[in-house]
Amino acid sequence: MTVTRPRRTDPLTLEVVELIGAVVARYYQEYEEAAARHGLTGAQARVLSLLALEPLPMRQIAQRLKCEPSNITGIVDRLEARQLVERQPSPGDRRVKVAAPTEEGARVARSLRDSLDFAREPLAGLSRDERLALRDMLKTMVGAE
Amino acid sequence: MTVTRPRRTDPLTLEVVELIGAVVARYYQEYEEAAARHGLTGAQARVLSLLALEPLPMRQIAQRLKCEPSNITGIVDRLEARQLVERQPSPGDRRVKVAAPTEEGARVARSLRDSLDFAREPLAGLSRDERLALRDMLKTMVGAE
DNA sequence: TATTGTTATACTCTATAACTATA
DNA sequence: TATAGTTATAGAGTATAACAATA
Repeated sequence: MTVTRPRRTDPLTLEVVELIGAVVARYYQEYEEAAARHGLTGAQARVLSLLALEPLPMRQIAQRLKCEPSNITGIVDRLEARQLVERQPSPGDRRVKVAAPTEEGARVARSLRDSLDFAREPLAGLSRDERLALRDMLKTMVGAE
Repeated sequence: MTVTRPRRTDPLTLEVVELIGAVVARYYQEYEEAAARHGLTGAQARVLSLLALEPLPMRQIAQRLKCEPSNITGIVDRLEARQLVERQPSPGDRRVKVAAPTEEGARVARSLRDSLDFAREPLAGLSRDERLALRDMLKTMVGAE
C-alpha cells in the first residue's frame, strides 16, 4: 500500500519558491531606492506611507510595522524635522500623540507611491483572468498564518 | 478618435500591486524571524546562504547583496566569530580572501533554508498549470530591468 | 597606478530597560 | 496601577573616505 506524502522537493515548487525570494529581494531594494530618491530611508518611507492612509497614534504605528514603540519616536522625529509629519494631540487622551502627514508629507507619499512602477509593469502583460488568478494566489499567501 | 492609453489606475492591477507589497513585507519579516531562530541577523543569514551555494571573495559578496564591500567585513567577521564561515586565501591573488562556510555553517544554511516554509505552503494548493503560470509571471518581474 | 580588503566615521534602525505624564 | 510616549543604551547594518597589501 502506497502512502502519499507531500513532496517538498518538487522541482517546480522549489523554482517558484526561489523566484519569490528573488522578487522579494528585488522589490525591497527598489523600495529603498525609491525612498532614497525622496531623501527618505526605507523605514521613514514606510511610516509616511502608512500615515498617508490614516493618521495614527505612535503605538499603533509600531504595531503595524511590528517593531518596538521606542523606535517610532526617532523615525517620526526625523520626519517631523523635515516637516513631512506632525504630532497632534488626541482629544480624548492627553497621553496619546497622533502622527499625521503635513500637506508636503502627503505630496511626498503620493510621489513615492507613483514611483513604485516596478511591480506594476509586468502586470500589464497579463490578461484579466491571469491577474485574477494571481490576486487569489497572493491573497492566500498573505492570509496564511 | 479615441486614443487608448495604459490605465495606471485599473483597480485590479492596483489591488495586485498592493498584495505584492504585502507579500514582500510578510516574506521579509518571516525571513528575519527564521534567521533569528538560528541566532543570525537577516544580513548574516543572507550572506551565509549565499556562501552555502558557492564560496565567494569579499567583494563579490558585496556585489551580490548590492552593498558596499566595507560592510561585508563586519558581517563575515561576526559569522567567522561563530565559526560558521572561514576566510580562505585565494591561490591566484594574494589580495583576495574567499569566504566559505564551515561544516557547521553549511548545516545552519540548510536548516535555515528548510525553515522557509512560508512561501511553499500556499503553492501546494495550486495546480501544475497554475504554478507554471506563476513561475512565468515571477520570472518577468525578476527579469525586468 | 589600480584593485582587494580593511579601518575609521557617522547615521539610522533595532530591542531592551527605565523614566514621565497621564489615565 | 496601568498605559502612551520618550529617553538612554548597546548592537548591527549602511555609505563614505582613507589606508595597507598586493597586483
